Amino acid sequence: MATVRRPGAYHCGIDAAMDVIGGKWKVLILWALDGRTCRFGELRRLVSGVTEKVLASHLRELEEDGIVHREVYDEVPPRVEYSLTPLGVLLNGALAPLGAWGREHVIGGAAEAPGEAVGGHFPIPSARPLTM
Amino acid sequence: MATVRRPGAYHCGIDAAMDVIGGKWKVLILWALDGRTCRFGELRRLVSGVTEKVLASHLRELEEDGIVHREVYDEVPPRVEYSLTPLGVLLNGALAPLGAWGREHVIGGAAEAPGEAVGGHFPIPSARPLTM
DNA sequence: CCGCATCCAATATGATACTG
DNA sequence: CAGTATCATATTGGATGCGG
Repeated sequence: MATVRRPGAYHCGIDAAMDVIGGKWKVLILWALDGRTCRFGELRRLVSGVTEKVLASHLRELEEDGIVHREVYDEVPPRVEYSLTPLGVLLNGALAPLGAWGREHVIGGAAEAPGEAVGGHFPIPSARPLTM
Repeated sequence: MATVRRPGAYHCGIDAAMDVIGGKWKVLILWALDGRTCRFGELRRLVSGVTEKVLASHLRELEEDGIVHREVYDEVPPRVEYSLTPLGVLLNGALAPLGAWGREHVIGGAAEAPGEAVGGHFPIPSARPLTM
């Protein structure tokens, strides 16, 4: 899912959307950024398990796809803040039904592993309920 | 995205759903099966570009995940028909907003009227490959 | 007709160390 | 702090041929 926007490469809208959110951690990044602004290290902690390299790579792709805004402050020490663009907010909204489906029919119907609570894993206080 | 239901592997519902639809051709398969029953060769023609191996593999995974129903007729020559399960229909419906997003914001085509076909990503051209 | 088996190429991700 | 560079590994997907 290198960089997206390959004109004519898509068979339908979902195909195109899948290319944007296809990275292993991208939906989690979107979720983490929903309604908040994050610095790099902050994001890294929120999206637990992702490495610096992959997080940076995914963020760059999301930025190129117009989903994420990257604001660089010329300070010492350096500060960079990530946030969703309006397009990213729309995408997040479009993902909500899919998330509800997954929560109800995949997670809800499957046995859960010990110690890895599904619902509470993500330590992100949701500002607004995303109907998930 | 081998077979799903990997206990403890999901951070949220979307993460789980992504595991189900993560294959390169899976959403196109879902699209092709939306509201119709297909034989293997038929599907192969509809999802143009997919190889037999990958199509069979994806179908097996979708079947294991309860998305696709596989009906085998003990005939000669063999006949197998694929269709969506009720769960697959729900998934297809949950994918619709994402498809609309992709169509509108990635592909950049004309905006679609809201409330299109239930469970459809896109109108299905009958008897024609899914390439646009 | 409907697949599976094998081998191989491409890509995505992970670990670790290093830099402005 | 916010990344890059490099190497290693894991996962997919594609090509081709065989089998029930």
